[in-house]
Amino acid sequence: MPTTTQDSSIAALLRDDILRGQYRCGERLPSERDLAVRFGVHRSTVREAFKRLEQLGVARIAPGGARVAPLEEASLDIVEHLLALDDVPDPEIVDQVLEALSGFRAMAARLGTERADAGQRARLLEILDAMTRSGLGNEQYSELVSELSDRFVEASGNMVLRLMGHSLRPKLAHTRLGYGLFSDPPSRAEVEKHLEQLVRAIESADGTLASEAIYDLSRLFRRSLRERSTSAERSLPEERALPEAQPMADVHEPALAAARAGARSGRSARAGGRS
Amino acid sequence: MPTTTQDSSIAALLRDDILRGQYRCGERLPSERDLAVRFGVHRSTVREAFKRLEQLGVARIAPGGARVAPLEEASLDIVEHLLALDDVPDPEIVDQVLEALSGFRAMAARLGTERADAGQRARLLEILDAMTRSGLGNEQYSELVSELSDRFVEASGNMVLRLMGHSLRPKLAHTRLGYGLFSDPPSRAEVEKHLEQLVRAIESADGTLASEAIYDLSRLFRRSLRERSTSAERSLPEERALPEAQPMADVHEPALAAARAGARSGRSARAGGRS
DNA sequence: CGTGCCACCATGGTCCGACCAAAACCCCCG
DNA sequence: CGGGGGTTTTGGTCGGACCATGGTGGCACG
Repeated sequence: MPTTTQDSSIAALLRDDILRGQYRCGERLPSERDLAVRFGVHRSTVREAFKRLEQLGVARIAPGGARVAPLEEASLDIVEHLLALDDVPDPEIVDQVLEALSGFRAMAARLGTERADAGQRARLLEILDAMTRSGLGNEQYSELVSELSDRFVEASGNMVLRLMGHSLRPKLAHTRLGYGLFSDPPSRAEVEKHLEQLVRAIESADGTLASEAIYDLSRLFRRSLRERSTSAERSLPEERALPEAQPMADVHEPALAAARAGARSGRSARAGGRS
Repeated sequence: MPTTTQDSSIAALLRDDILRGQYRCGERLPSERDLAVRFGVHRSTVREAFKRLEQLGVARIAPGGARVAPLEEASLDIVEHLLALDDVPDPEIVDQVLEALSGFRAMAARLGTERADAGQRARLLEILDAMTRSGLGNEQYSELVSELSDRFVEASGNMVLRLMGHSLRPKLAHTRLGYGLFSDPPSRAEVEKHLEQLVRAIESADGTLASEAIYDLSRLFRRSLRERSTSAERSLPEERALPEAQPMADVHEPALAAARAGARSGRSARAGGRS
């Protein structure tokens, strides 16, 4: 049992506050001394929490006061905490994570397919074979997808992929919205089409083909999931085809809103490129 | 001038030691008290450094002693420090980063292309136009590639991509081996072929095509770079087509070796899957 | 009344020393 | 040779203290 220390609890609290948008970017957060009395701990404890926040990239601490850092400086690691912010995570965030996950897996599939040795290839095909077996629950199915993804990463031999992977991969399992909970799974025929494509890709070491297969496959499930969550959470029938036209009349979470706005438009702020 | 604090210096020192493989995974690193006297600072300063290391995912600190964490727990953020470990970074690492970067950019291109609005599309084409201009140094060229990549990320509207991006993107600029220093750049014709493909992809909002174009383009440069660095640093003529057959008779850096081995084979260690 | 300078205060960075609980270690006993 | 219990070490936290710096308000001057 990993007894959670006070400093990490405090760090988690502050981190979530920041991610939730309690403090706007650039805003000063309370002084170490203030927080120390507020939390009833010694200042050095708060201090350690601050160091974590800084390393996470969500805060910048400097004489004069610690300030909330812009999202550009945050670590990829914040993704998991974004998902864990609320009991039922923001569907928008979930969707973005799934989208990135699809892309990541496509990348892994490409590199893994190109590099896999015979044994790895066999293992990959084995998993794919298991996936085509009928009677698989969504749970086991997504388990296999994860497994497959891991094997691709492994076969790619690329450590950077590995690192990206475990900042992304398991984080959805925590949430109620992880893979495996859609009421309207994609059609079996469609899935199998992509699976077959993937088999061919692996057998011929065609990275591009594998990449496409995985991406399309992921997209199928992602779409099911999105439809489910959006219909459950709210009711926006439009297919988000026009991102910037979206009302964005959201609930709370200014940080996320800012993140989206930043990721979406962003350019207007710093229009003139360099050079 | 960001005056670097003692705790961050110490954290950096320890981090580099760990990444360099001075301590094997799981090994205990010196106690806070030891390090305090060794560095001539107070224990609490070392302590803050430790918190950073833990947040970075390179160390796990617990009563009884802090231990080096397995690579699986490390943050993507260590990549930049891996590149900065030596004056001339390990070509293997550089190659892996470039490879991941290619994949990432391909992903960004796909999502960005699919989602870009008219303005973003115009901006993308603008950059591509600049890239086809003759007389560009490799420096400016890679600058444009970066810019293009950023715009894709922006157009994708995906915050996760954004986060991944700035853990990956600028880190090569520090090194002597960044894009732009190859003596044998890819042929102009080949490059332009992909650029044209990319233009078509953007105009038709074809994510897959864009992804391919970017990936192939990146690969061109990556190959030139790899050839250059390998010929300069050492002499291994083989094209690394057989990863596991590679002698791996490297110099030092057990951590990286472990990373590679882990990412490459890995499976044998934990053979039996779950479920 | 407006403006610029300066002292003051809050803040982070670091240090000292101390206590506790748990893990690690070691030696002695069976 | 193995196991058990006590000792040592280690991290977690605390209280307080000093310093340099940056922010801020007030005071004197124009």
